[in-house]
Amino acid sequence: MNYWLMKSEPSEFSIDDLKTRPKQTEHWDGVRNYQARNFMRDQMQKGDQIFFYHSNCEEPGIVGIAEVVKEAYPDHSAFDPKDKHYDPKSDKNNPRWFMVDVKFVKKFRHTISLKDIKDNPILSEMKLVQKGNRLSVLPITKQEWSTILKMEK
DNA sequence: GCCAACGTTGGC
DNA sequence: GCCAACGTTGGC
Repeated sequence: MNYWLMKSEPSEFSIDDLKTRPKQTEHWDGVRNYQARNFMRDQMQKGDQIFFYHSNCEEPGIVGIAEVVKEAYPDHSAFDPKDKHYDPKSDKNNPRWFMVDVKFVKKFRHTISLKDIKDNPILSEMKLVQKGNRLSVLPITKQEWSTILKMEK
């Protein structure tokens, strides 16, 4: 089992949106970065645990947990000219972009803010806090996972 | 809204 | 293959 962090702008799609979806499940479309895609396509497995991160908002940070319920399959939003994430270079016969389905697990009682994470010396190696990392999908180590879980308590 | 730190594109 | 121009991300 692997651990991940996935970013979303709450004004676009928040953890509350995930919670209120049918079956509390939604496909994670719109990833248009090769490195992030590769993580989803090549490494994500059913049952993997995900930190749900709110970016570009008042208090950026981890707001809860989700879980991979369906492994990578072609991101159909890339084929739709009307879609915000349309990519004319993605061919249905040779899709460029992939997505997974994620399911709501829990929402934290309070956000573990980016500041909290930066202030914790144990987490200084996290990809999230390293300079210039803008990846929207990134791996989390088991140690980082459990450290952050303890911070919620 | 600003802007640093990227990633991508495309001319050459 | 180089690199300037451009677009995006995301904290602040």
